[in-house]
Amino acid sequence: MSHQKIRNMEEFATLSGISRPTVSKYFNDPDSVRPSTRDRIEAALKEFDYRPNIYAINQNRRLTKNIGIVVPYLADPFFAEIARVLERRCIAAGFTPSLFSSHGEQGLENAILDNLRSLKPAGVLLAPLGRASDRKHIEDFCRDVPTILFDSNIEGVGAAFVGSDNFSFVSQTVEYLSRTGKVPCFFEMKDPANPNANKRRHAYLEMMRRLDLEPHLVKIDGTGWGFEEIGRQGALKTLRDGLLPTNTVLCSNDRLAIGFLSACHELGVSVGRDEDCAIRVASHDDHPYSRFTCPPLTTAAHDYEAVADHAVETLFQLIEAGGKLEKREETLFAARLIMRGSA
Amino acid sequence: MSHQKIRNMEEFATLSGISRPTVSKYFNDPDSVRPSTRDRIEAALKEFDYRPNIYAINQNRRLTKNIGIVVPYLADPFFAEIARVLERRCIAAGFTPSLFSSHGEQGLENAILDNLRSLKPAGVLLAPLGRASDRKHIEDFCRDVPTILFDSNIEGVGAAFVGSDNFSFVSQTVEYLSRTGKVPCFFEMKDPANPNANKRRHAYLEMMRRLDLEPHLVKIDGTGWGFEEIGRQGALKTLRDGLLPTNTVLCSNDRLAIGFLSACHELGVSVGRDEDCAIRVASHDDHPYSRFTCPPLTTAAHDYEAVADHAVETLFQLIEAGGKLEKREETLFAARLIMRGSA
DNA sequence: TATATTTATTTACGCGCGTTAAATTTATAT
DNA sequence: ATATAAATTTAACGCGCGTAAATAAATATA
Repeated sequence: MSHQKIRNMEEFATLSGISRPTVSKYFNDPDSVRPSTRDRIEAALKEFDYRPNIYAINQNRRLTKNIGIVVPYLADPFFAEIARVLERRCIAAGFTPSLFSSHGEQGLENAILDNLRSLKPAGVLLAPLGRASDRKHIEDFCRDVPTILFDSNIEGVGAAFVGSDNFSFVSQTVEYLSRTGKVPCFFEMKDPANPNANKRRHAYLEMMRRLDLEPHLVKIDGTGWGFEEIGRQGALKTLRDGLLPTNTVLCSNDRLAIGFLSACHELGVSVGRDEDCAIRVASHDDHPYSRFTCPPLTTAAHDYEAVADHAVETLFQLIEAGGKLEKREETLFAARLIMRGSA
Repeated sequence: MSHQKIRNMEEFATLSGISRPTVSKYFNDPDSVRPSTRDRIEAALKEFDYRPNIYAINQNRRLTKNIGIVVPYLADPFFAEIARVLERRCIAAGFTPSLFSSHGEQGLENAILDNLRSLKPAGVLLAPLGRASDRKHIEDFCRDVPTILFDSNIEGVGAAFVGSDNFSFVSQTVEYLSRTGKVPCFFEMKDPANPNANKRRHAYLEMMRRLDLEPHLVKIDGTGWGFEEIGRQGALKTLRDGLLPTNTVLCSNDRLAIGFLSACHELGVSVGRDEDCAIRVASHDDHPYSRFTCPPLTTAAHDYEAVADHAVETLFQLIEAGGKLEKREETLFAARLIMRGSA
């Protein structure tokens, strides 16, 4: 490998003995040039280590190879995990993903979208904040940039939505809990930021109706994204004041449940499905840590891979279709019940 | 706000009644133009919503306003948290941070650095994989791009290193544990990927020597970044085989400890500092979840803010100094002992 | 071998902005 | 009012590459 510095494509083209437009063509699609010239270019590449200037490329291409991935809160392992899978899929397809976290703030979400606009991405995978989102701002963005929504749906916004089927989650946990023990109450935040939370509450109520059981909602205070602490505080209050209507608690999500379990331990309340345990706790999401709580958390698992795959696939279709899909489809994936020690 | 589409700076300059070079100057530094012209430009900005093309800007600037942030594993809340703080600092300073995760893979770390090169970043904040890193590749990168290493040090690589003082972590936990109970053994992975792990082991041995106590290392199998599961498996084996030399366990890091606690629960081993508990478990990092384990984890906390602040500050100095610092400094921040229920 | 077809080269322009030098205007000081 | 400094305008070039049209060369087909 010669360590000669190469300034631009012109220089590289000269050194490889090929004209610049042909070299340019090669970088856009190596298969678009004759095998013999491809070989010559690649031989030169090995020798001179040249890489086209990204900015010059993107300035002139109407469409970049960038893909934006936006999640509401990256410090939440759930989003970190799904972002990880999305990134890999994009890279495998030859795109360059850029990952952004809104950190739970509307202002940042808007700023990220503004920034993303000028990155001229081929497409964007957006998990909005939810209730805290600036709907109009996101609508405007989606009009200009091909965008697939995931995790949190915003009705009518974006070219498609890919997420999990909240009813599938809740119906399985409710069915399991009520079949194997006392009636579950539903433990949730009073003002959930995430629309999935509302869907889960409705699913709980609907399931209880179908099973002809009396529903109980336990709504706790708290705002922001510190769900574990919110769950813990809520559980402390609920348990201390004896507000729990039954011995079975179904948490809206695993992070609340983690806090709930912490509170139980603090108060000496035994959790589990054994006879001698005081209460059972189950939840939803299969958060990466739910397997390591004490006791391990019974939960309904997302099909991470399926959601990620389908979101990316849909985005690629959208890109190939030039930014418009015939119809805005909403795809929901079913949950898988995971039975562990907590319920 | 007029919804007229503006193609370029020329057009915007005409509309605002200012010449293009002056407008260009404004965008590079609003304070570099006369207040009256600044007002006119900003009035036009409100009306026409124009934003300069990032790619055209970056193509022509020798130095971009980009900053790369690379962490080894973003699904680890520890890195997610520190990345969050770093991002905010960069944004506040007028830079555009791009976040990348190596996902624990050398290949990806290298690929990220290659990509970063063509982004022409003003500087990079890099937390390397550690042992799994391709030292030469990182060295090459650091020669071309102003880079500050954080979290994991690689001797002599990068313009500076900012991290936590492992001796401070371990000395505090060891001192506390041995003062309040039995001698702690040190629970760690056999082949830790992270250099901090080695430093912690040495610190443990050194502290035990100073206190004139007999050290015990418990080394467990496992590779990869699934530390909780590794810790759990290791703990199961250790506990079942009765290999624990004392009733006090000091884990190398919180994620291992989370797995350890999970194993204890599984085996019915009570954990805590009370008389009637079978063992005590302490650890290092103050992982975001360590407060919610059962029992809550006694640990030594990173000064996240200080590390992040100093890393960013050093990077800015480096950038202003034109990419070279007089001397490669290594700055370490002390830990803060956090006593909770587990020990 | 002659013709058709594919692929490469040459030439030239455009993208949107940074930047500079010289000319000009405007603001500040005397 | 005048001199001086500061800011702006004009004009022009360059950055590195995409892309298009015309031409030339290589390959395939008859």
